[in-house]
Amino acid sequence: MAVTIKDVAREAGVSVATVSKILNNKPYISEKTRQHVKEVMKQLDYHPNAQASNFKYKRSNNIIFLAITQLHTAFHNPHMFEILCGAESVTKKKKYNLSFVGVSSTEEAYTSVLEIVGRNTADGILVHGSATSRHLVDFLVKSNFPHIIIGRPPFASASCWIDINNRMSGQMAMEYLETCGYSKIAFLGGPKSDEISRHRLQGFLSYMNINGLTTQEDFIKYGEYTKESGFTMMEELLSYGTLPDAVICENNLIAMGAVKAIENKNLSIPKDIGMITFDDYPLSQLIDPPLTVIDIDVYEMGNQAATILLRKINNKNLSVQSFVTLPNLIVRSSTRNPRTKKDAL
Amino acid sequence: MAVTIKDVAREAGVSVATVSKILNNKPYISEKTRQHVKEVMKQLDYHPNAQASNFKYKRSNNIIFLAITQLHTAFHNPHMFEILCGAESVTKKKKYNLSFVGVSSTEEAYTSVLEIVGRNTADGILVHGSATSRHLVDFLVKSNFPHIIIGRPPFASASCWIDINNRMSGQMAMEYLETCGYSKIAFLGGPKSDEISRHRLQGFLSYMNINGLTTQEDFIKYGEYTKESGFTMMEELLSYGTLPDAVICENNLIAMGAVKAIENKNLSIPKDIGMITFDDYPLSQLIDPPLTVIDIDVYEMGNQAATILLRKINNKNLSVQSFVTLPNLIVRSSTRNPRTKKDAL
DNA sequence: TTTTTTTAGGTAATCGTTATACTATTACCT
DNA sequence: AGGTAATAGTATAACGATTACCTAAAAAAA
Repeated sequence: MAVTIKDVAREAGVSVATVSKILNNKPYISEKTRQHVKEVMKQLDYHPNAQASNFKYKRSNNIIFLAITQLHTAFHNPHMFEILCGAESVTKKKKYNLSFVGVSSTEEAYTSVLEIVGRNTADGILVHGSATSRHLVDFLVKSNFPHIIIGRPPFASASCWIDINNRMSGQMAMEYLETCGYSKIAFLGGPKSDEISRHRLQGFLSYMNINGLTTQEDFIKYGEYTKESGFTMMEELLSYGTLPDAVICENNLIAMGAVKAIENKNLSIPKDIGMITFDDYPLSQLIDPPLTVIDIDVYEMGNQAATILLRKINNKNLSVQSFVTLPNLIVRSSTRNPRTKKDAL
Repeated sequence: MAVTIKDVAREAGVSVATVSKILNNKPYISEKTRQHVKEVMKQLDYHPNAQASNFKYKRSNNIIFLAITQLHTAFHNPHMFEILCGAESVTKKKKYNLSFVGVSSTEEAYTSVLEIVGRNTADGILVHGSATSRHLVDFLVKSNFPHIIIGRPPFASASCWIDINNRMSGQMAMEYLETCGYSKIAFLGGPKSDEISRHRLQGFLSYMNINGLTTQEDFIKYGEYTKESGFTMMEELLSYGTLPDAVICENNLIAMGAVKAIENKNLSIPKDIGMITFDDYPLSQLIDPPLTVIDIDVYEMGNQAATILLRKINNKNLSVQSFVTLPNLIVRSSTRNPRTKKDAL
């Protein structure tokens, strides 16, 4: 049915070897035959069969993006699709296929990887952090299968990973608040056990430490990643004798709740209380006031992850290099204007 | 390096043909040898090479999900990832790979498809509606390449498509408002040229028509899919002598703006004015009040699209069947309680 | 001019799996 | 018993592209 290399060879009056050499830009073919064969290819509308080629090359030309997707929690991970798109943009450029595999548990992730590696269905794999387990990572390392972990797991010492610098995010949040002249800062975090939350808090505290600033201990609160939790945490803060003049919310939902609590007290943002949060979700700019945010360019992160993976695939004994994506500040209306030199005097 | 069917055959003392038959559950193999060979497979940790198998079968075992992704417009299409996940869940079950291809224009979509079909890199393709052009669809039809279009394009008469029933959504919105006892209904739409908007409006009007209801002409407005546009449209409505007692907002952002305008006038939702909108975005339940919504189960839609595609792949001359996904109502607090029988008396 | 090197191209094996065609054995009927 | 049919298994040719290894001619070097 489809036209093969044999058809081209016959039609052009050369051997299949010659056609193949022309296909792969190999030398020792005269310009004349090269042109002629190419002409025939065009005439016959010949496209080399990718299956056959990959099979011969013992590769699949396929990259897997493996992630845990819990439906209806999309809000908690709206970044995933953007990372995927980022990765896809580089795999496409390098003529690789990017397959999406969604699993619903780390066990399922593990069995998927077993299948992928065993059956050679991919040349490499991008594992979204939430899908990893020690089991899985150990297997990938043992199999010497090219992989990158997006979001650093605590046990992946022999793997490449790429992660967000959450500590730095915390620092930047505090740094910007200071620039704006806020000094009594509160921190509304997620669950105490959550690593991201912990790192952001650490960054916040370390910045304070380094710059000789302090805060009240009861200005630091832990809760859930929900609007309700943000509301109650903020209400509590507002019940104190001394109020904070700015609050770092670890999450957009917490921020939303906090905004409501502040409005309820007839206080104004950013005049009475400044607010800064993390991750630029659509929400951030839609709520009132639009929130100043420390964001991560996750598309870029996907880009980078895929780039390193492809490098690993083409050079299996590349040394382990891991990367950290830097946050950046998006200023909106929940913080007052930074103090100019004049103000500072 | 990797263990092949030959290794298994040698180790088990049978021919490769026998091993292959066992692998594919073919008959005429004694239970004894079957068990023995399976034992050897396990011992050697043998996994059939997918590349080779697919090559022999002249298939790729790969499905493409093709979509236009404009970064930073994710909010306008948060459904895409869910459709993808829905499709993936069925392809996985049927042992197919699902590749994601993101393009940034319909031209790029076309060249991608040319490559995919020509090089046999996929057995079928799911085209997200926004990526289609007449050009592309014609090519797929002419090539007799299995494909499903998600979101019905006006020119795909020879293709399977699967779409949302936007007219029905409009009807359902109105039907529910009537159930709640609202009678003076306004409609805040997107751009007049937008097909989705038009269909929803048509559904709304046709329900009214059928049930002998009417509305003022100036209760129907067209604007942009933004919060600002929603705000100004609603403000205008509220400047009239007779106010609507419910409003259908064609979009979450429009609804957000409208909510603000209503609040500004110190009117209450749902007591003074009821509100209903379309598509259940995270936003819908987060804003105040949480919005009653006519939603589409897009995950299910992805499921269905993939299911039909796989059916097409396995039976190329299946007749063209297209599908419409039905909307469903999610009741929240922006509408008052439906009237019971007693109220109606 | 002869020898060597380079260029141009062909031959045939190969990748791992499957399918077709075959042989050999056993079971089943009259 | 003799013949047919079913069962169990083997040998081998594909699938389409690539490549190592040839050969022959042309070009360069001696």
